[in-house]
Amino acid sequence: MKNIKKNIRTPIEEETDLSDFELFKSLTEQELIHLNLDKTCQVYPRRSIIYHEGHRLKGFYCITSGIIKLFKTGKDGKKQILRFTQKGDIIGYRSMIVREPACNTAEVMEEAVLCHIPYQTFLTLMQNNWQFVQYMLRMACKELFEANNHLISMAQKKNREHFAEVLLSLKQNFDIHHTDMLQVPLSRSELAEVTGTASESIIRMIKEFKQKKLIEESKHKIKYLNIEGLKKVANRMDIDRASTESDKI
Amino acid sequence: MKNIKKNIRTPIEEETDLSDFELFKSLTEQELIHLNLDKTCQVYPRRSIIYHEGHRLKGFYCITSGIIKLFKTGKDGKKQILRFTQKGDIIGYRSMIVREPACNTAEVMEEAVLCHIPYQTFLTLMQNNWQFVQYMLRMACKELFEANNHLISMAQKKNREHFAEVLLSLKQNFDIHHTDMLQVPLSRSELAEVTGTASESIIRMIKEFKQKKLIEESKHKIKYLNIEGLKKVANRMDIDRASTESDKI
DNA sequence: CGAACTGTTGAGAGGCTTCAAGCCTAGTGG
DNA sequence: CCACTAGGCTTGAAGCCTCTCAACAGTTCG
Repeated sequence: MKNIKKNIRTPIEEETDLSDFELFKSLTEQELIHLNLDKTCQVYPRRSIIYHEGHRLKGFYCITSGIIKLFKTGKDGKKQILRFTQKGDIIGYRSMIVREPACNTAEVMEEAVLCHIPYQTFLTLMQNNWQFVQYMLRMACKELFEANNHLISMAQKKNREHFAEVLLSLKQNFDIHHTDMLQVPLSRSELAEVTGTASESIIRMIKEFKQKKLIEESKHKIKYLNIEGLKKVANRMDIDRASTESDKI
Repeated sequence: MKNIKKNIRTPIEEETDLSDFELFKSLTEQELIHLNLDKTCQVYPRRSIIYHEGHRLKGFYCITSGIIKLFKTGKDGKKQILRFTQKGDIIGYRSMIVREPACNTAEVMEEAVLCHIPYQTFLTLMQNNWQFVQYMLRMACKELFEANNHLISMAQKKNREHFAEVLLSLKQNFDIHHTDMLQVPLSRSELAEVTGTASESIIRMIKEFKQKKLIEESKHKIKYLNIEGLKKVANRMDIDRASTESDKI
Protein backbone atom coordinates (compact mmCIF):
# COMPACT_ATOMS: atom_id res chain seq x y z
CA MET A 1 0.00 0.00 0.00
CA LYS A 2 2.72 2.45 0.90
CA ASN A 3 5.55 3.26 -1.42
CA ILE A 4 7.30 0.01 -1.95
CA LYS A 5 10.95 0.79 -2.01
CA LYS A 6 12.43 -2.61 -2.58
CA ASN A 7 13.59 -4.00 -5.88
CA ILE A 8 13.73 -0.64 -7.58
CA ARG A 9 15.85 -0.85 -10.64
CA THR A 10 16.68 1.83 -13.14
CA PRO A 11 15.20 1.45 -16.59
CA ILE A 12 17.48 0.38 -19.38
CA GLU A 13 17.85 2.50 -22.48
CA GLU A 14 15.37 0.58 -24.66
CA GLU A 15 12.68 0.87 -22.06
CA THR A 16 12.70 4.64 -22.29
CA ASP A 17 12.24 4.93 -26.00
CA LEU A 18 9.44 7.29 -26.95
CA SER A 19 9.69 6.99 -30.71
CA ASP A 20 6.80 4.52 -30.84
CA PHE A 21 4.37 6.99 -29.32
CA GLU A 22 1.75 8.23 -31.74
CA LEU A 23 1.70 11.46 -29.79
CA PHE A 24 5.25 12.27 -30.79
CA LYS A 25 5.05 11.21 -34.42
CA SER A 26 4.79 14.78 -35.62
CA LEU A 27 7.89 16.01 -33.78
CA THR A 28 10.89 17.28 -35.68
CA GLU A 29 14.38 15.85 -35.12
CA GLN A 30 15.19 18.87 -32.98
CA GLU A 31 12.03 18.54 -30.92
CA LEU A 32 12.71 14.85 -30.31
CA ILE A 33 16.20 15.58 -29.10
CA HIS A 34 14.85 18.13 -26.65
CA LEU A 35 12.13 15.75 -25.55
CA ASN A 36 14.67 13.06 -24.78
CA LEU A 37 16.81 15.46 -22.85
CA ASP A 38 13.89 16.69 -20.79
CA LYS A 39 12.31 13.38 -19.92
CA THR A 40 12.90 11.53 -16.66
CA CYS A 41 12.26 7.80 -16.73
CA GLN A 42 11.67 5.45 -13.87
CA VAL A 43 10.66 1.88 -13.14
CA TYR A 44 7.61 1.52 -10.93
CA PRO A 45 7.04 -1.82 -9.19
CA ARG A 46 3.64 -3.45 -8.88
CA ARG A 47 1.33 -1.66 -6.45
CA SER A 48 3.30 1.54 -6.39
CA ILE A 49 1.49 4.82 -6.84
CA ILE A 50 2.55 7.13 -9.66
CA TYR A 51 0.46 9.99 -8.39
CA HIS A 52 -2.36 10.45 -5.95
CA GLU A 53 -5.58 12.43 -6.28
CA GLY A 54 -4.81 15.87 -4.92
CA HIS A 55 -1.21 15.90 -6.15
CA ARG A 56 -0.17 18.80 -8.29
CA LEU A 57 1.49 17.37 -11.36
CA LYS A 58 4.27 19.22 -13.04
CA GLY A 59 4.05 17.33 -16.29
CA PHE A 60 2.61 14.18 -17.74
CA TYR A 61 3.71 10.55 -17.94
CA CYS A 62 4.28 8.34 -20.96
CA ILE A 63 3.90 4.63 -20.34
CA THR A 64 6.55 2.63 -22.17
CA SER A 65 5.72 -0.65 -20.48
CA GLY A 66 3.48 -2.18 -17.83
CA ILE A 67 -0.15 -1.73 -16.93
CA ILE A 68 -1.63 0.98 -14.78
CA LYS A 69 -5.07 1.57 -13.38
CA LEU A 70 -6.56 4.98 -12.84
CA PHE A 71 -9.12 5.28 -10.12
CA LYS A 72 -10.94 7.86 -8.10
CA THR A 73 -11.80 7.40 -4.46
CA GLY A 74 -15.42 7.89 -3.55
CA LYS A 75 -17.64 7.45 -0.56
CA ASP A 76 -16.07 5.54 2.33
CA GLY A 77 -12.87 5.20 0.34
CA LYS A 78 -14.57 2.99 -2.22
CA LYS A 79 -12.55 2.98 -5.41
CA GLN A 80 -13.95 3.58 -8.85
CA ILE A 81 -11.65 2.45 -11.62
CA LEU A 82 -11.92 4.86 -14.51
CA ARG A 83 -9.67 3.06 -16.97
CA PHE A 84 -6.65 0.90 -17.47
CA THR A 85 -3.69 2.17 -19.41
CA GLN A 86 -0.68 0.55 -20.98
CA LYS A 87 2.24 0.99 -23.35
CA GLY A 88 1.76 3.95 -25.63
CA ASP A 89 -0.75 5.71 -23.38
CA ILE A 90 -0.12 8.89 -21.50
CA ILE A 91 -1.52 9.80 -18.11
CA GLY A 92 -1.74 12.82 -15.89
CA TYR A 93 -2.16 15.23 -18.76
CA ARG A 94 -5.54 16.53 -17.68
CA SER A 95 -4.26 17.78 -14.37
CA MET A 96 -1.26 19.37 -16.05
CA ILE A 97 -3.32 21.11 -18.72
CA VAL A 98 -5.97 22.61 -16.47
CA ARG A 99 -3.37 23.24 -13.78
CA GLU A 100 -5.43 21.64 -11.10
CA PRO A 101 -4.57 18.90 -8.63
CA ALA A 102 -4.94 15.38 -10.01
CA CYS A 103 -8.49 14.12 -9.73
CA ASN A 104 -7.54 10.46 -9.82
CA THR A 105 -4.86 8.10 -8.62
CA ALA A 106 -2.55 6.08 -10.86
CA GLU A 107 -1.49 2.72 -9.47
CA VAL A 108 0.76 0.16 -11.11
CA MET A 109 -0.76 -3.26 -11.74
CA GLU A 110 2.18 -4.73 -13.60
CA GLU A 111 5.71 -3.39 -13.25
CA ALA A 112 5.86 -0.32 -15.44
CA VAL A 113 8.34 2.08 -16.94
CA LEU A 114 7.19 5.66 -17.24
CA CYS A 115 8.80 8.76 -18.68
CA HIS A 116 7.89 12.05 -17.14
CA ILE A 117 7.69 15.02 -19.47
CA PRO A 118 7.79 18.38 -17.71
CA TYR A 119 5.12 21.00 -18.27
CA GLN A 120 7.58 23.40 -19.86
CA THR A 121 8.43 20.90 -22.58
CA PHE A 122 4.75 20.33 -23.22
CA LEU A 123 4.16 24.06 -23.45
CA THR A 124 6.97 24.55 -25.95
CA LEU A 125 5.68 21.72 -28.10
CA MET A 126 2.15 23.07 -27.96
CA GLN A 127 3.29 26.50 -29.07
CA ASN A 128 5.38 25.28 -31.95
CA ASN A 129 3.77 22.15 -33.24
CA TRP A 130 0.06 22.30 -33.90
CA GLN A 131 -0.12 18.66 -34.92
CA PHE A 132 1.09 17.69 -31.49
CA VAL A 133 -1.72 19.64 -29.84
CA GLN A 134 -4.20 18.32 -32.30
CA TYR A 135 -3.27 14.80 -31.30
CA MET A 136 -3.61 15.71 -27.67
CA LEU A 137 -7.02 17.22 -28.34
CA ARG A 138 -8.08 14.08 -30.15
CA MET A 139 -6.96 11.96 -27.25
CA ALA A 140 -8.94 14.01 -24.75
CA CYS A 141 -12.00 13.81 -27.00
CA LYS A 142 -11.66 10.07 -27.30
CA GLU A 143 -11.46 9.69 -23.57
CA LEU A 144 -14.53 11.88 -23.22
CA PHE A 145 -16.38 9.70 -25.67
CA GLU A 146 -15.59 6.60 -23.70
CA ALA A 147 -16.48 8.18 -20.41
CA ASN A 148 -19.88 9.05 -21.84
CA ASN A 149 -20.41 5.53 -23.10
CA HIS A 150 -19.46 4.13 -19.76
CA LEU A 151 -21.88 6.52 -18.15
CA ILE A 152 -24.86 5.53 -20.22
CA SER A 153 -24.16 1.85 -19.78
CA MET A 154 -23.96 2.33 -16.06
CA ALA A 155 -27.08 4.45 -15.94
CA GLN A 156 -29.37 2.36 -18.05
CA LYS A 157 -28.22 -1.21 -17.84
CA LYS A 158 -28.77 -3.88 -15.27
CA ASN A 159 -25.70 -5.27 -13.59
CA ARG A 160 -25.42 -8.26 -15.88
CA GLU A 161 -25.74 -6.21 -19.05
CA HIS A 162 -23.31 -3.62 -17.84
CA PHE A 163 -20.76 -6.19 -16.76
CA ALA A 164 -20.88 -7.83 -20.18
CA GLU A 165 -20.35 -4.39 -21.67
CA VAL A 166 -17.34 -3.84 -19.45
CA LEU A 167 -15.86 -7.18 -20.48
CA LEU A 168 -16.29 -6.28 -24.13
CA SER A 169 -14.64 -2.93 -23.71
CA LEU A 170 -11.78 -4.53 -21.80
CA LYS A 171 -11.26 -6.89 -24.67
CA GLN A 172 -11.15 -4.01 -27.09
CA ASN A 173 -8.40 -2.35 -25.09
CA PHE A 174 -6.47 -5.28 -23.76
CA ASP A 175 -6.63 -8.04 -26.29
CA ILE A 176 -3.86 -6.48 -28.29
CA HIS A 177 -2.71 -9.64 -29.99
CA HIS A 178 -6.26 -10.74 -30.75
CA THR A 179 -5.90 -13.95 -28.83
CA ASP A 180 -9.35 -13.51 -27.28
CA MET A 181 -7.59 -13.38 -23.95
CA LEU A 182 -6.97 -10.47 -21.62
CA GLN A 183 -3.31 -9.93 -20.84
CA VAL A 184 -4.11 -8.42 -17.44
CA PRO A 185 -5.07 -10.52 -14.47
CA LEU A 186 -7.98 -8.82 -12.77
CA SER A 187 -9.21 -9.59 -9.30
CA ARG A 188 -12.91 -9.84 -8.49
CA SER A 189 -12.79 -6.63 -6.55
CA GLU A 190 -11.02 -4.81 -9.35
CA LEU A 191 -13.77 -5.84 -11.71
CA ALA A 192 -16.27 -4.67 -9.13
CA GLU A 193 -14.46 -1.35 -8.94
CA VAL A 194 -14.84 -0.90 -12.67
CA THR A 195 -18.50 -1.81 -12.89
CA GLY A 196 -19.48 -0.17 -9.64
CA THR A 197 -21.11 -3.23 -8.12
CA ALA A 198 -20.51 -5.44 -5.11
CA SER A 199 -17.75 -7.97 -5.68
CA GLU A 200 -20.15 -10.78 -4.75
CA SER A 201 -22.26 -9.77 -7.70
CA ILE A 202 -19.23 -10.02 -9.96
CA ILE A 203 -18.50 -13.49 -8.63
CA ARG A 204 -22.01 -14.67 -9.35
CA MET A 205 -21.98 -13.19 -12.82
CA ILE A 206 -18.64 -14.72 -13.68
CA LYS A 207 -19.96 -18.06 -12.54
CA GLU A 208 -23.00 -17.62 -14.72
CA PHE A 209 -20.97 -16.52 -17.75
CA LYS A 210 -18.70 -19.51 -17.36
CA GLN A 211 -21.67 -21.86 -17.19
CA LYS A 212 -23.05 -20.26 -20.33
CA LYS A 213 -19.67 -20.84 -21.99
CA LEU A 214 -19.27 -17.14 -22.66
CA ILE A 215 -15.92 -16.90 -20.94
CA GLU A 216 -13.24 -19.00 -19.31
CA GLU A 217 -10.61 -18.08 -16.80
CA SER A 218 -7.11 -19.20 -16.07
CA LYS A 219 -5.04 -17.51 -13.43
CA HIS A 220 -7.41 -14.54 -13.36
CA LYS A 221 -6.96 -13.91 -17.02
CA ILE A 222 -10.24 -13.90 -18.85
CA LYS A 223 -10.59 -15.80 -22.08
CA TYR A 224 -13.47 -14.95 -24.38
CA LEU A 225 -15.35 -17.93 -25.79
CA ASN A 226 -18.41 -16.31 -27.29
CA ILE A 227 -18.26 -12.65 -28.14
CA GLU A 228 -21.63 -12.59 -29.84
CA GLY A 229 -23.19 -14.18 -26.80
CA LEU A 230 -21.65 -11.52 -24.62
CA LYS A 231 -22.99 -8.80 -26.87
CA LYS A 232 -26.40 -10.34 -26.54
CA VAL A 233 -26.15 -10.32 -22.77
CA ALA A 234 -24.94 -6.73 -22.93
CA ASN A 235 -28.14 -5.94 -24.80
CA ARG A 236 -26.32 -3.67 -27.19
CA MET A 237 -28.23 -0.88 -28.76
CA ASP A 238 -25.29 0.40 -30.65
CA ILE A 239 -24.63 2.00 -33.78
CA ASP A 240 -21.19 0.50 -34.07
CA ARG A 241 -19.29 0.67 -37.27
CA ALA A 242 -19.25 -3.05 -37.96
CA SER A 243 -22.81 -3.95 -37.16
CA THR A 244 -24.36 -1.05 -39.00
CA GLU A 245 -22.86 -2.32 -42.21
CA SER A 246 -23.72 -5.98 -41.81
CA ASP A 247 -26.39 -6.71 -39.22
CA LYS A 248 -28.84 -4.12 -40.43
CA ILE A 249 -32.28 -5.58 -40.80
CA MET B 1 -40.49 16.04 -32.43
CA LYS B 2 -39.84 16.68 -36.09
CA ASN B 3 -38.27 19.83 -37.37
CA ILE B 4 -40.61 22.55 -36.34
CA LYS B 5 -40.69 25.00 -39.17
CA LYS B 6 -43.06 27.61 -37.82
CA ASN B 7 -42.00 30.90 -36.27
CA ILE B 8 -38.48 30.76 -37.59
CA ARG B 9 -36.95 34.17 -37.50
CA THR B 10 -33.49 35.29 -38.47
CA PRO B 11 -31.18 36.38 -35.69
CA ILE B 12 -30.50 40.05 -35.28
CA GLU B 13 -26.97 41.40 -35.36
CA GLU B 14 -26.44 41.55 -31.58
CA GLU B 15 -27.49 37.97 -31.16
CA THR B 16 -24.62 36.74 -33.27
CA ASP B 17 -21.85 38.51 -31.44
CA LEU B 18 -19.02 36.16 -30.53
CA SER B 19 -16.76 38.66 -28.80
CA ASP B 20 -17.93 37.54 -25.37
CA PHE B 21 -16.74 33.98 -25.90
CA GLU B 22 -13.74 33.05 -23.79
CA LEU B 23 -12.69 30.70 -26.55
CA PHE B 24 -12.07 33.59 -28.93
CA LYS B 25 -10.40 35.94 -26.49
CA SER B 26 -6.96 35.18 -27.86
CA LEU B 27 -7.84 35.90 -31.49
CA THR B 28 -6.19 38.75 -33.37
CA GLU B 29 -8.22 41.45 -35.10
CA GLN B 30 -7.63 39.68 -38.39
CA GLU B 31 -8.68 36.31 -37.05
CA LEU B 32 -11.86 37.78 -35.61
CA ILE B 33 -12.75 39.33 -38.93
CA HIS B 34 -12.32 35.99 -40.64
CA LEU B 35 -14.30 34.24 -37.94
CA ASN B 36 -17.20 36.61 -38.39
CA LEU B 37 -17.12 36.15 -42.13
CA ASP B 38 -17.11 32.38 -41.84
CA LYS B 39 -19.81 31.93 -39.25
CA THR B 40 -23.41 31.10 -40.05
CA CYS B 41 -25.97 32.02 -37.44
CA GLN B 42 -29.47 30.76 -36.97
CA VAL B 43 -32.36 30.89 -34.53
CA TYR B 44 -33.56 27.51 -33.31
CA PRO B 45 -37.02 27.28 -31.76
CA ARG B 46 -37.80 25.22 -28.69
CA ARG B 47 -37.72 21.47 -29.33
CA SER B 48 -35.78 21.70 -32.55
CA ILE B 49 -32.77 19.48 -33.06
CA ILE B 50 -29.42 21.09 -33.81
CA TYR B 51 -27.80 17.80 -34.71
CA HIS B 52 -28.58 14.14 -34.23
CA GLU B 53 -26.36 11.29 -33.10
CA GLY B 54 -24.91 9.82 -36.24
CA HIS B 55 -24.70 13.14 -38.09
CA ARG B 56 -21.35 14.09 -39.50
CA LEU B 57 -20.66 17.61 -38.35
CA LYS B 58 -18.69 19.97 -40.51
CA GLY B 59 -17.87 22.38 -37.77
CA PHE B 60 -18.93 23.32 -34.28
CA TYR B 61 -21.61 25.56 -32.79
CA CYS B 62 -21.31 28.54 -30.48
CA ILE B 63 -24.34 29.24 -28.33
CA THR B 64 -25.05 32.95 -28.06
CA SER B 65 -28.41 32.54 -26.37
CA GLY B 66 -30.87 29.92 -25.20
CA ILE B 67 -30.51 26.59 -23.48
CA ILE B 68 -29.71 23.28 -25.07
CA LYS B 69 -29.59 19.75 -23.77
CA LEU B 70 -27.21 17.12 -25.02
CA PHE B 71 -28.35 13.57 -24.75
CA LYS B 72 -27.50 10.13 -25.98
CA THR B 73 -30.08 7.53 -26.82
CA GLY B 74 -29.66 4.19 -25.12
CA LYS B 75 -31.55 0.97 -24.73
CA ASP B 76 -35.13 1.09 -26.01
CA GLY B 77 -34.67 4.70 -27.01
CA LYS B 78 -34.25 5.76 -23.41
CA LYS B 79 -32.52 9.11 -23.27
CA GLN B 80 -29.54 9.91 -21.13
CA ILE B 81 -28.95 13.62 -20.72
CA LEU B 82 -25.22 14.27 -20.63
CA ARG B 83 -25.29 17.97 -19.94
CA PHE B 84 -27.08 21.24 -20.43
CA THR B 85 -25.38 24.07 -22.26
CA GLN B 86 -26.05 27.75 -22.59
CA LYS B 87 -24.69 31.10 -23.70
CA GLY B 88 -20.93 31.04 -24.06
CA ASP B 89 -20.69 27.26 -24.47
CA ILE B 90 -19.76 25.48 -27.62
CA ILE B 91 -21.12 22.15 -28.78
CA GLY B 92 -20.36 19.59 -31.45
CA TYR B 93 -16.63 20.10 -31.27
CA ARG B 94 -15.80 16.54 -30.30
CA SER B 95 -17.32 15.06 -33.38
CA MET B 96 -15.58 17.64 -35.55
CA ILE B 97 -12.19 17.11 -33.98
CA VAL B 98 -12.11 13.35 -34.13
CA ARG B 99 -13.93 13.39 -37.46
CA GLU B 100 -16.51 10.89 -36.38
CA PRO B 101 -20.28 11.08 -36.47
CA ALA B 102 -21.84 12.87 -33.53
CA CYS B 103 -22.32 10.61 -30.54
CA ASN B 104 -25.06 12.68 -29.00
CA THR B 105 -28.07 14.76 -29.95
CA ALA B 106 -28.46 18.47 -29.26
CA GLU B 107 -32.01 19.64 -28.63
CA VAL B 108 -33.19 23.15 -27.88
CA MET B 109 -34.98 23.66 -24.55
CA GLU B 110 -35.32 27.41 -24.78
CA GLU B 111 -35.19 29.28 -28.08
CA ALA B 112 -31.55 29.56 -28.98
CA VAL B 113 -29.26 31.38 -31.34
CA LEU B 114 -26.25 29.42 -32.56
CA CYS B 115 -23.34 30.32 -34.78
CA HIS B 116 -21.83 27.57 -36.81
CA ILE B 117 -18.07 27.72 -37.37
CA PRO B 118 -16.84 25.53 -40.22
CA TYR B 119 -14.07 22.99 -39.75
CA GLN B 120 -11.71 24.83 -42.05
CA THR B 121 -11.87 27.95 -39.90
CA PHE B 122 -11.20 25.87 -36.83
CA LEU B 123 -8.24 24.24 -38.52
CA THR B 124 -6.72 27.56 -39.53
CA LEU B 125 -7.11 28.91 -36.02
CA MET B 126 -5.59 25.80 -34.54
CA GLN B 127 -2.57 26.01 -36.79
CA ASN B 128 -1.91 29.67 -36.13
CA ASN B 129 -3.03 30.38 -32.63
CA TRP B 130 -1.80 28.04 -29.96
CA GLN B 131 -3.73 29.81 -27.23
CA PHE B 132 -6.93 29.03 -29.02
CA VAL B 133 -6.12 25.31 -29.07
CA GLN B 134 -5.00 25.45 -25.51
CA TYR B 135 -8.35 26.83 -24.52
CA MET B 136 -10.08 24.11 -26.49
CA LEU B 137 -7.93 21.48 -24.80
CA ARG B 138 -8.80 22.93 -21.42
CA MET B 139 -12.45 22.79 -22.27
CA ALA B 140 -12.29 19.15 -23.27
CA CYS B 141 -10.41 18.32 -20.10
CA LYS B 142 -12.97 20.11 -17.98
CA GLU B 143 -15.76 18.20 -19.61
CA LEU B 144 -13.87 14.98 -19.02
CA PHE B 145 -13.45 15.85 -15.38
CA GLU B 146 -17.16 16.39 -15.00
CA ALA B 147 -18.05 13.23 -16.83
CA ASN B 148 -15.86 11.29 -14.41
CA ASN B 149 -17.46 12.93 -11.42
CA HIS B 150 -20.87 12.16 -12.76
CA LEU B 151 -19.78 8.58 -13.30
CA ILE B 152 -18.57 8.00 -9.77
CA SER B 153 -21.66 9.58 -8.26
CA MET B 154 -23.82 7.36 -10.42
CA ALA B 155 -21.81 4.25 -9.64
CA GLN B 156 -21.49 4.60 -5.93
CA LYS B 157 -24.41 6.58 -4.66
CA LYS B 158 -27.95 5.62 -3.89
CA ASN B 159 -30.63 7.35 -5.91
CA ARG B 160 -31.33 9.96 -3.29
CA GLU B 161 -27.69 10.87 -2.83
CA HIS B 162 -27.05 10.99 -6.52
CA PHE B 163 -30.10 13.12 -7.20
CA ALA B 164 -29.01 15.63 -4.58
CA GLU B 165 -25.62 15.67 -6.28
CA VAL B 166 -27.26 16.35 -9.64
CA LEU B 167 -29.27 19.21 -8.17
CA LEU B 168 -26.11 20.73 -6.73
CA SER B 169 -24.27 20.48 -10.00
CA LEU B 170 -27.23 21.99 -11.84
CA LYS B 171 -27.13 24.91 -9.46
CA GLN B 172 -23.44 25.39 -10.14
CA ASN B 173 -24.08 25.60 -13.87
CA PHE B 174 -27.46 27.28 -14.02
CA ASP B 175 -27.73 29.62 -11.12
CA ILE B 176 -25.79 32.27 -12.94
CA HIS B 177 -27.15 35.22 -11.07
CA HIS B 178 -26.80 33.50 -7.72
CA THR B 179 -30.46 33.77 -6.95
CA ASP B 180 -30.55 30.20 -5.62
CA MET B 181 -32.99 29.45 -8.39
CA LEU B 182 -32.54 27.50 -11.61
CA GLN B 183 -33.35 29.51 -14.71
CA VAL B 184 -34.37 26.38 -16.64
CA PRO B 185 -37.69 24.68 -16.13
CA LEU B 186 -37.05 20.96 -15.99
CA SER B 187 -39.68 18.30 -16.31
CA ARG B 188 -39.71 15.23 -14.09
CA SER B 189 -38.69 13.03 -16.95
CA GLU B 190 -35.83 15.31 -17.90
CA LEU B 191 -34.50 15.09 -14.38
CA ALA B 192 -34.92 11.33 -14.61
CA GLU B 193 -32.96 11.35 -17.85
CA VAL B 194 -30.09 13.13 -16.14
CA THR B 195 -29.94 10.94 -13.07
CA GLY B 196 -30.71 7.72 -14.87
CA THR B 197 -33.64 6.70 -12.68
CA ALA B 198 -37.34 6.15 -13.18
CA SER B 199 -39.31 9.39 -13.26
CA GLU B 200 -41.52 8.07 -10.45
CA SER B 201 -38.44 7.94 -8.27
CA ILE B 202 -37.68 11.55 -9.09
CA ILE B 203 -41.22 12.52 -8.15
CA ARG B 204 -40.94 10.80 -4.80
CA MET B 205 -37.57 12.37 -4.09
CA ILE B 206 -38.73 15.86 -5.00
CA LYS B 207 -41.67 15.40 -2.67
CA GLU B 208 -39.33 14.32 0.09
CA PHE B 209 -36.89 17.20 -0.51
CA LYS B 210 -39.75 19.69 -0.43
CA GLN B 211 -41.02 18.27 2.84
CA LYS B 212 -37.53 18.57 4.27
CA LYS B 213 -37.47 22.20 3.12
CA LEU B 214 -34.41 21.59 0.99
CA ILE B 215 -36.00 22.90 -2.18
CA GLU B 216 -39.10 24.61 -3.46
CA GLU B 217 -40.59 24.70 -6.90
CA SER B 218 -42.56 27.20 -8.89
CA LYS B 219 -43.45 26.57 -12.49
CA HIS B 220 -40.92 23.75 -12.71
CA LYS B 221 -38.10 26.00 -11.70
CA ILE B 222 -36.26 24.72 -8.70
CA LYS B 223 -35.44 27.06 -5.84
CA TYR B 224 -32.76 26.02 -3.36
CA LEU B 225 -33.64 26.55 0.27
CA ASN B 226 -30.90 24.65 2.05
CA ILE B 227 -27.71 23.95 0.19
CA GLU B 228 -25.92 22.50 3.18
CA GLY B 229 -28.79 20.13 3.75
CA LEU B 230 -28.59 19.01 0.15
CA LYS B 231 -24.88 18.42 0.48
CA LYS B 232 -25.58 16.31 3.51
CA VAL B 233 -28.10 14.23 1.60
CA ALA B 234 -25.63 13.93 -1.26
CA ASN B 235 -23.22 12.44 1.26
CA ARG B 236 -20.32 14.38 -0.19
CA MET B 237 -16.90 12.92 0.15
CA ASP B 238 -15.25 15.63 -1.75
CA ILE B 239 -12.03 17.19 -1.86
CA ASP B 240 -13.40 20.49 -3.02
CA ARG B 241 -11.26 23.55 -3.12
CA ALA B 242 -12.91 25.17 -0.14
CA SER B 243 -12.83 22.22 2.19
CA THR B 244 -9.27 21.17 1.41
CA GLU B 245 -7.98 24.51 2.59
CA SER B 246 -10.00 24.75 5.76
CA ASP B 247 -11.24 21.37 6.98
CA LYS B 248 -7.92 19.61 6.67
CA ILE B 249 -7.25 17.57 9.77
C1' DC C 1 2.12 -23.54 9.63
C1' DG C 2 -0.63 -19.76 10.78
C1' DA C 3 -2.08 -15.08 9.14
C1' DA C 4 -4.16 -12.39 5.99
C1' DC C 5 -6.31 -11.81 1.98
C1' DT C 6 -9.22 -13.26 -1.83
C1' DG C 7 -12.88 -15.94 -3.50
C1' DT C 8 -17.43 -18.46 -2.83
C1' DT C 9 -22.01 -19.35 -1.29
C1' DG C 10 -26.46 -18.64 0.96
C1' DA C 11 -29.96 -16.00 3.21
C1' DG C 12 -32.34 -11.79 4.19
C1' DA C 13 -33.53 -7.06 3.61
C1' DG C 14 -34.32 -3.01 1.27
C1' DG C 15 -34.20 0.05 -2.58
C1' DC C 16 -35.94 0.88 -7.04
C1' DT C 17 -38.42 -0.14 -11.05
C1' DT C 18 -42.60 -1.36 -13.03
C1' DC C 19 -47.35 -1.34 -13.61
C1' DA C 20 -51.77 0.53 -13.12
C1' DA C 21 -54.99 3.88 -12.05
C1' DG C 22 -56.38 8.44 -11.18
C1' DC C 23 -55.40 13.54 -11.09
C1' DC C 24 -54.13 17.90 -12.91
C1' DT C 25 -52.98 21.24 -16.43
C1' DA C 26 -52.55 23.28 -20.77
C1' DG C 27 -53.80 23.55 -25.26
C1' DT C 28 -57.48 22.77 -28.92
C1' DG C 29 -61.64 23.00 -31.26
C1' DG C 30 -66.41 23.62 -31.25
C1' DC D 1 -65.97 30.43 -23.33
C1' DC D 2 -66.28 25.83 -22.16
C1' DA D 3 -65.69 21.06 -22.77
C1' DC D 4 -62.40 17.73 -24.21
C1' DT D 5 -58.16 15.47 -24.77
C1' DA D 6 -53.36 14.48 -24.36
C1' DG D 7 -49.55 14.49 -21.77
C1' DG D 8 -47.33 15.20 -17.62
C1' DC D 9 -47.67 14.36 -12.68
C1' DT D 10 -48.83 11.64 -8.50
C1' DT D 11 -49.66 7.71 -5.69
C1' DG D 12 -49.89 2.93 -4.20
C1' DA D 13 -48.75 -1.87 -4.52
C1' DA D 14 -46.03 -5.77 -6.13
C1' DG D 15 -41.92 -7.86 -7.11
C1' DC D 16 -37.31 -8.18 -8.61
C1' DC D 17 -32.61 -7.11 -8.42
C1' DT D 18 -28.73 -6.18 -5.92
C1' DC D 19 -26.38 -5.21 -1.72
C1' DT D 20 -25.10 -6.62 2.75
C1' DC D 21 -23.76 -9.73 6.08
C1' DA D 22 -21.86 -13.81 7.69
C1' DA D 23 -19.61 -18.05 7.41
C1' DC D 24 -16.38 -20.77 5.14
C1' DA D 25 -12.95 -22.42 1.56
C1' DG D 26 -8.68 -21.60 -0.88
C1' DT D 27 -4.29 -19.29 -1.64
C1' DT D 28 -0.29 -16.81 -0.91
C1' DC D 29 3.44 -15.40 1.86
C1' DG D 30 6.40 -14.84 5.44
